[in-house]
Amino acid sequence: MPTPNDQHAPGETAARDFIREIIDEHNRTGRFGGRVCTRFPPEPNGYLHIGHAKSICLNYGLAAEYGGTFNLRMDDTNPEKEEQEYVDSIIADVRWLGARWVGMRDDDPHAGVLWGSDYFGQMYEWALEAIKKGRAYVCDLPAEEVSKLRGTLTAPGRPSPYRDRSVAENLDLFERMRQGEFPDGTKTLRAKIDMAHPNLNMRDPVMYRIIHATHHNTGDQWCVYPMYDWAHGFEDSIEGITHSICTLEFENHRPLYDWFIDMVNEGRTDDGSGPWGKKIHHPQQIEFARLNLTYTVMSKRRLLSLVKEAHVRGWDDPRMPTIAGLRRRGVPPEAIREFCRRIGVSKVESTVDIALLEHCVREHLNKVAPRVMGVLRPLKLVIDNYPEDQVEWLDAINNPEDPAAGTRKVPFSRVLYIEHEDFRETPPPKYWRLYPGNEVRLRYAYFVKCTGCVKDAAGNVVEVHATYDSATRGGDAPDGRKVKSTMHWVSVAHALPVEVRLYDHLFTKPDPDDVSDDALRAAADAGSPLASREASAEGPAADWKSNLNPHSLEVINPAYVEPSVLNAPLGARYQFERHGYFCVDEDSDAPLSEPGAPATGPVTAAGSPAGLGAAGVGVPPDNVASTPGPPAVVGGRRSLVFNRTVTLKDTWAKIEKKR
RNA sequence: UGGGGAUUAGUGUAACGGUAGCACGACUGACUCUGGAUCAGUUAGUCCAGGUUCGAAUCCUGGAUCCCCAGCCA
Repeated sequence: MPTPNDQHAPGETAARDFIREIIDEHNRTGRFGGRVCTRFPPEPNGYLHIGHAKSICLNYGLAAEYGGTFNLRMDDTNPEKEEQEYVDSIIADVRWLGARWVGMRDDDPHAGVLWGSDYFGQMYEWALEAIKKGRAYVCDLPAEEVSKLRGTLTAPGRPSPYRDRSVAENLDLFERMRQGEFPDGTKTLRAKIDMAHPNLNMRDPVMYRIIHATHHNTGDQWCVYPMYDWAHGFEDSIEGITHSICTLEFENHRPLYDWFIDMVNEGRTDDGSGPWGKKIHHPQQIEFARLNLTYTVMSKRRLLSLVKEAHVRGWDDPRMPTIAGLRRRGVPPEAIREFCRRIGVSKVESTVDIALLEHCVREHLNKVAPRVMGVLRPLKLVIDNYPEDQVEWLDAINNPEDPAAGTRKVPFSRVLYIEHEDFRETPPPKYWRLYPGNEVRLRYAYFVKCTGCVKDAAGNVVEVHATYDSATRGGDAPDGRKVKSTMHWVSVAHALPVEVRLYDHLFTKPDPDDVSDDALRAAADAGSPLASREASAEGPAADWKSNLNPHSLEVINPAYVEPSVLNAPLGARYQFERHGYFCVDEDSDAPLSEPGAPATGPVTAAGSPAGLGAAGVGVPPDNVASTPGPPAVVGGRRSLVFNRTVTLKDTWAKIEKKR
């Protein structure tokens, strides 16, 4: 999605995918007079996920590239499934992603949002017209009977006994349906097309059903509600959408989409002369393949059940592929946009490796996230020859990728926390970190040489000892000697205890539907070698939850972070050096003192590189000399929670894993 | 012969009758005050069988496999 913040040169915003080729062709032939108007039409019955992000980036991106317009429209034709909570989350998510819809304003989140339900009146008029043209009829058949008469994939259907009612009777009945005279399910308005059509969607599809329910937008104004097929094309038509882009499963619906609009246009003229008036706009529906991602599920139904059955903590759980979940996890909108740009658009059903998303997240955060030192699994390191009460505030670089990010001070003292895995009493080959006799660098501080360790009764290492070389202050040896390893650390006396939440894939398998192991076992139990897919009523789909990763969330409390993050705003993103990217979760207390910083709510505008403002806050300036006693920063108390967005690449972990 | 759609390295995506390329992943190596980042390199592909052509991923014929459709959901 091109925005002023993106760094793509004009023209290389996206590849020439098949949709852009179609649009180019339309522009060549003048089909829409050079206009490009797109829309994103979610049904407010769930939270948006990264698959929707693909669609949003596509639709908004096309409008932006071709100098067209982009609408955000709630496709709210079913009052029984739709809720205000979903409406609000959808609007917030689209905004956060960075799409700008027609009529969007910053002071009113709902400004410019369109509603399919606002067109119900016009659609009703067209339904009347369909009846008058002999193209629609009121059918009294209950749902099961309609289903029976529809036929099968290979056998034609049979006509409803009500198919040949007179226009007058149909008009009367439909009006009485609207008046609320009939209970739910007793009557429908159906299109009169072809009960033997090879495309099942064309076998007299239902246009309206009776639902006595309060609609979130229209209240109790209606008790007949249009079906998707009847409504969607008209919503597009009314808004002047040129390219109605949807997913592959709607390909079978395109003939109906076109049929309904052509039906209305039957008898109409370009100049409006004649009994029916002027022709209505006919958009082009184009279908593309929805996004699938490894190690996760994407359907609304499944996401809903994860929430309802409490496998996750909510729609915005950082393990969810929802936009809200990704945002809370710390994924920046720029990364999502870049991801959507890279995966492209095609008609091939595919599953994208989640590693690509993670790559895009790292790529962006590497450029903008301030660095900080944090110890997740602490081990005490005592520098025996360092003065007991001495504290030095050392200079640390905020972001080596961005010199403008400046530096900060970090406190160094005699007793530190280092990472437990950064010490080994007996090092394996290629291990360059701390072990007895080995010298390493403490980042921005000193070279230290390990002298030994202390163990508890069970033989666990509980404390490591070392001596430092005072000539290496800042991290460079004047004699030019090298060390193989640089380690992060935190001063025990100054460390900020925080909660850290480590996330892993939600599922243990790339394809959560892959229950082959279980199926084989079940087959063996049943004594049948072929009992796999049919083993359960729903097939493998019923068992996908058996692949949930029991270790998808690991909570560390406390972990210890350098004091500079004390006043980090909610949502601020950091790199914990050598660990990964982390962001301040909204479960944290508000910052102790925030000079106009956004105190609550999700990270605000797209791309605001949250976080840097916090660096340095609470650190005594120029206090480089020894300062006995606790520094000022420890005076404040704040409960901080960090989410790990994504790990850094870790080649050592790879080496270890291979052993 | 129900209809519709799709098949290019492990994954995603280009090439539109003329050298099968890019990205991610994996693997080497260089460099490094993050075993990060960066840089260099390696790996590996046109679903199958015929045909047309000087030349086919691309055109033709036949086949295979996968996905979607029998909601008064969208």
